[in-house]
Amino acid sequence: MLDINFIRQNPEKVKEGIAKKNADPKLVDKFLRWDEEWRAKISVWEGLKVEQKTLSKELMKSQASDLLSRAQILKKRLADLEKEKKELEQKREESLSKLPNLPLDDVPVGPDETANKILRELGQKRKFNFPAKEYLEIAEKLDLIDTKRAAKVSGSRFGYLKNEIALLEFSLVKLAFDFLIPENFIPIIPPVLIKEKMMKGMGYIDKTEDKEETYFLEKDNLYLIATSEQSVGPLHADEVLKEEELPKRYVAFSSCFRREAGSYGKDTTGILRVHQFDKVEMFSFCHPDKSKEEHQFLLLMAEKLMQALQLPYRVVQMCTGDLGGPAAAKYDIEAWLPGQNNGQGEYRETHSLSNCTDFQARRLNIRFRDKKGKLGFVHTLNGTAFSQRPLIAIIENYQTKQGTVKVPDVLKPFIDKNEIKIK
RNA sequence: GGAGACGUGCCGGAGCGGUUGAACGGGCCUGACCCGAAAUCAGGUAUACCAGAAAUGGUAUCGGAGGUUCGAAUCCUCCCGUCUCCGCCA
Repeated sequence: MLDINFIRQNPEKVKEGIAKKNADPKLVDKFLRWDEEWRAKISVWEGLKVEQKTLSKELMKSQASDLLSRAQILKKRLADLEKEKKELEQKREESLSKLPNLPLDDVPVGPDETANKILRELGQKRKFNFPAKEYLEIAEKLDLIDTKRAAKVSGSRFGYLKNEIALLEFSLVKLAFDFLIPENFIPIIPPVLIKEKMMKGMGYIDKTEDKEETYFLEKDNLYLIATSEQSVGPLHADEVLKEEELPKRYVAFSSCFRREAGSYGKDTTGILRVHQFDKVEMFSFCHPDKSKEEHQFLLLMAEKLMQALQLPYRVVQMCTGDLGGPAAAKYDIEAWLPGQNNGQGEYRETHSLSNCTDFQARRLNIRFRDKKGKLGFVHTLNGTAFSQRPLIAIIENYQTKQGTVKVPDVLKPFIDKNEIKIK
């Protein structure tokens, strides 16, 4: 949610900002119209309310019939007004929730991913003296991934992770937790089912396309989370945090569920794009003055984890058109997958880190009290530590000519093995 | 899933139809006393929205949504949550 006063005072800035994000600037006018009508209505209603209060005080003293009938009439008018007021309120709120967060000034402007900016490429791409294979081929031979049986049991876009790759996932989780806990991240395993109010608060079901992407359990009125961000963010809803406890950081492990409704035909085989996967997510509630710094910090953490695995990657800054609703700035990390694209290799997204400024905090009413006692909204940030996609990167980057997969050095202590071979 | 109890401000805890933003106690802040502190005394101590340049004024808020009433923290209905007991279950 945007700051209402800011919209009223800077309608042109808001229009400009949301236009950069491919949203219709007319939404701003629409909101302002409802806002104005609502304010007019509220002042009339409040006037009548005062009248009613004084009248009811008089009625305490005397039950004169003319007073009573005046009160009756007032009551009816108030009821009607209240109804109108509520309708306006709803329209106002609805039009407000259609406005996405504004991009920060330093975000490159562009309509879609073609305008994203590659900030840096790091890590040595391995030279293979054999044609690099794609991860699924390797994984199936080594009995690590089974999508065929998963299709039988669950349908397309599901997978069984087996044997060493299952262990490898746990070791990635452990690596991330061990690395982040000393940086004051609180380890947490959040619920994967959340209420509609919370999903809305996080800004993920404002558009109908968003709703298509989300699993919803009608019977229980609960949403399955697509990322633990959606479940960790509302953790402090309606709370006032102390300034000195900011930034309050969490590292969460959870399964994530995505309908992938808009991606028919894209990445249809394997486990690159699935309906269910596990992810370790960083989340930070921070002081509004510090969110840019915190964003860089989260990015640094994610990069260090990739470096620990010695995986080549690049950092991409999302342009305004590719930010999504709640984000004001966003970086992706893309891992180098040498086996993709017929052995030519390509970069694929493995991490995504967003600064949502006060957009989510306003909706969820997550505040902090500063030293002077003043209340303000915190900024929320989130970013991937690890998901299952780095497993793909490991398989492709650490493959050998013999079709085995070497275990990255940092993970060896966790799985007690140097190489994954055919059983 | 069944039976019951409960949900009030920073906390404890009254109020059970009117003048209650809410008794009383604790906490916290300010001032007085004191060389200083403790104790004591006096005063203050919510949030959101609307109007206003501001001072300030108004409205709402006693888990949430409706309803009854001239008037609801107080009565009614539904929902949510917490606790206790039983059942089931990792």
